Amino acid sequence: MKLHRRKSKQRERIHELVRASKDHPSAQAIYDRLKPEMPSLSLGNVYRNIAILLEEGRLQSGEFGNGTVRYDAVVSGHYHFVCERCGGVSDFAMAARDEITEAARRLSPHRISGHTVRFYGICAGCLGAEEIKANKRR
Amino acid sequence: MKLHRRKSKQRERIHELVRASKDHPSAQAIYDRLKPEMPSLSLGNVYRNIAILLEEGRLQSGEFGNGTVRYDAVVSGHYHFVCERCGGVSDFAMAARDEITEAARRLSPHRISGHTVRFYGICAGCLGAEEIKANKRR
DNA sequence: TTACTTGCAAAGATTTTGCATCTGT
DNA sequence: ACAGATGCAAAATCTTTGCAAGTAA
Repeated sequence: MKLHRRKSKQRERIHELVRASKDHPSAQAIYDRLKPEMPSLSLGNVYRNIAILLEEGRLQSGEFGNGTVRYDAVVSGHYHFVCERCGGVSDFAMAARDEITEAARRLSPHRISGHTVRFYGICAGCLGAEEIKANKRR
Repeated sequence: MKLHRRKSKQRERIHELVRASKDHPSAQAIYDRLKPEMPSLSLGNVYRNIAILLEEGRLQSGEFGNGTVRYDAVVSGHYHFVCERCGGVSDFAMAARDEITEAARRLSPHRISGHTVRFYGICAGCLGAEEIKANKRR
């Protein structure tokens, strides 16, 4: 960790972009979206800034079954839904259940600071596509 | 997905090893542990078999904040604890709360098949190490 | 000025693949 | 015999780093 941290245009834009994105972009996706408006941006720098933002606790990382790591702005304890068909990730509109963390504290010798929940299944979009296929079949 | 699947010594051993391991090994770790007893084993084949086991639903994958993907045998809905200090991952002895999945179904247009919970914090081991340091300091 | 940031490119790490060979059924 | 499985090595991906040049404070 550096002693002093300056403000950097790139870093702030990365943070903003992730906050504004609903699809939990990967490092490459962040780079692709920012490149047009910041032609000098480099992928390596995106990685460096992501690491800093993670360290500062302004971003969260997660891997959602499709291999690459994706990022997410930190919004107090929100849950995720992952589609097992298309690999899409979205925020899940369910209030965080703090009682789960409390129950965990009573059960464990570890110091528990929080929890996150991930739901699995098939998203509405993929379900629709499936029905269309099923119809064609007959 | 292949039409027919043979039994393969390597695949079964990989599955067994992951089931027997408590630390959610990465592909490389699986390879390292199996290599002594199966000298001909190749890392590429470990990856191939992991992919098959995931496809068959016999393994689960997860990324726990330290970059690389780790694997876990599927035991019906168990939760995880991740230490933010040492990066260790362990199973968490809390019964799965099916009512969370049910509540999610009521809230969402997606077809939800299940959920998983991940707790974050600092493990007992790291807490101990911290205390020792604190004592030295005075 | 000082120390953090950046772009670029090279290096590392992780994962996937093609192909010839081997093996379960 | 046939189709899947394996080892090996090369290729493709993804991520980290060294370095010289730029820049906020």
